[in-house]
Amino acid sequence: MTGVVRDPYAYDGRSRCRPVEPMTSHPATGVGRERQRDADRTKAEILEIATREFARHGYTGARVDEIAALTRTTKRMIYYYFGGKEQLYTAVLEKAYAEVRATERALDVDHLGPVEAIRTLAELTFDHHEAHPDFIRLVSIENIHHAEHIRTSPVLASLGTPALDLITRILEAGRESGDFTASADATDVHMAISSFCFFRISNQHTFHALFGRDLTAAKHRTRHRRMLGDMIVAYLTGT
Amino acid sequence: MTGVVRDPYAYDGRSRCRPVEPMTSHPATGVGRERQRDADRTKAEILEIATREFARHGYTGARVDEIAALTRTTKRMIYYYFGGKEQLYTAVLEKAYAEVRATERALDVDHLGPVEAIRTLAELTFDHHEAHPDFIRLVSIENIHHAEHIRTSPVLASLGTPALDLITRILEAGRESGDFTASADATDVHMAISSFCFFRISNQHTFHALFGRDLTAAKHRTRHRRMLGDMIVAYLTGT
DNA sequence: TAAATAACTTACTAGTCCGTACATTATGAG
DNA sequence: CTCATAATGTACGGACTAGTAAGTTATTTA
Repeated sequence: MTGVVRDPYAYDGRSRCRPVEPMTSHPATGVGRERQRDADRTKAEILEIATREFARHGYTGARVDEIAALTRTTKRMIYYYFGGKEQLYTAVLEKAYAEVRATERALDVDHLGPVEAIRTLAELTFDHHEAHPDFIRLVSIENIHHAEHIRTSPVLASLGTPALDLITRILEAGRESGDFTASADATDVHMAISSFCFFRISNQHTFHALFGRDLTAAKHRTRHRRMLGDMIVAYLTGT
Repeated sequence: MTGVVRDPYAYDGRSRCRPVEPMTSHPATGVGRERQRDADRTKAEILEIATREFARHGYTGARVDEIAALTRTTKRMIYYYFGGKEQLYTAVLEKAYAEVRATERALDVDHLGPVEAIRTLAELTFDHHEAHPDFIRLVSIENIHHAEHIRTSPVLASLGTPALDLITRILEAGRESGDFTASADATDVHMAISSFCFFRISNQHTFHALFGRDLTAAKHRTRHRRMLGDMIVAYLTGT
């Protein structure tokens, strides 16, 4: 008799949560011993390790066995919860993007004038890329695969684009105030900012190998952060 | 008795050329029949197919068997000429970079004033990225692997940086003429230009999936090309 | 407490993939 | 023409890798 009754290979994207109790005390002892079996903890741990491994080695390069070995659980659980390597990878992407979007939603530059607002947004985008190199690697990897996992994920389709919406509002305000001369498109500006922020992380290794400059070094980071703001503002305020 | 006497797995990076005779006529017939055995043609064909396969699938994702199947020769020859998957990949990178540098060396903007010179350079860089998506994918892939193959390649270390040298000269001229106010660093400007050009190709798939915009569409390409020039010039001429 | 089921483990398999041993043939030199 | 050797083909092995079958234990629910 098999112990698993519901479809054991289905990952439905929803969390099978009990009421949140991250450190359940053991029913017998009553003291703060962790539950030996905890679906949420196990799933979270798999996702965390998988994120690192996929970011490090790419989709094909990452090994299911290795991911399993790095968790406190076994490979079988990956298939139990996620269904397979590909679905695990998709789940990793979904989680990573969800976190990014959440950060973007927290952006608040409403109290600033358009020029300072766009500069601040650019700098925060800069900082955010700096702080999440694994995410950037995942995006690079996903592009190698023609974004096929992102394209087919309903979760990712419904995340919205907080940063883009914010830029749209800033540009409108700038045009009304007369600060921004150019009739710049919000998506274009977003792309320009993203390019700069993304490249210095994503291409740091080839850049260093070819030009001998470590783009992540503090002195360059500070200068580039200002440079990005200067460049975007110069472009929008026109000449 | 083995037919191979010299080290069969060594790829020395030099070409084992006979005097160039791309279409040797058959000694017997005299008509333009290709030589059945042609080391240079075989090597070139392997490199060409390998470039495509590595660009498409990444280093780990590319299959030696598949590369061999797509050529008119066999897997054995890949090992005969290149030594292994990794050396083949390095050879692919070396060839791709050599071609890029050659294009860069052909850049000529000496007849232009600084402002038009930097704009033209930016636009040509833009066009060049547009024309070589496989190269861009290879660079992305190499960054996933921390540029370990580029770092250890003596060939790539000695290629120089024609584009960067050119920017250095343009910036000097611009400062002397007074057109460029900012004391911008040449490497920074190169990075800014590269970022923009690289990103719209490398990240086109995730960008399209998330923002619904095809960055390679003609109408956007034309606008972005101008936008890049505008942005760099605005930055350098200051506000 | 007992039954039901969710959570987890072990051991295995079928297929893939890089690399190689060995055999063979075309080609150019003398 | 003949011989040395560069160039190529065939067939296979051994390690790896995604995925699975079958069984066990903890936890919850009634």
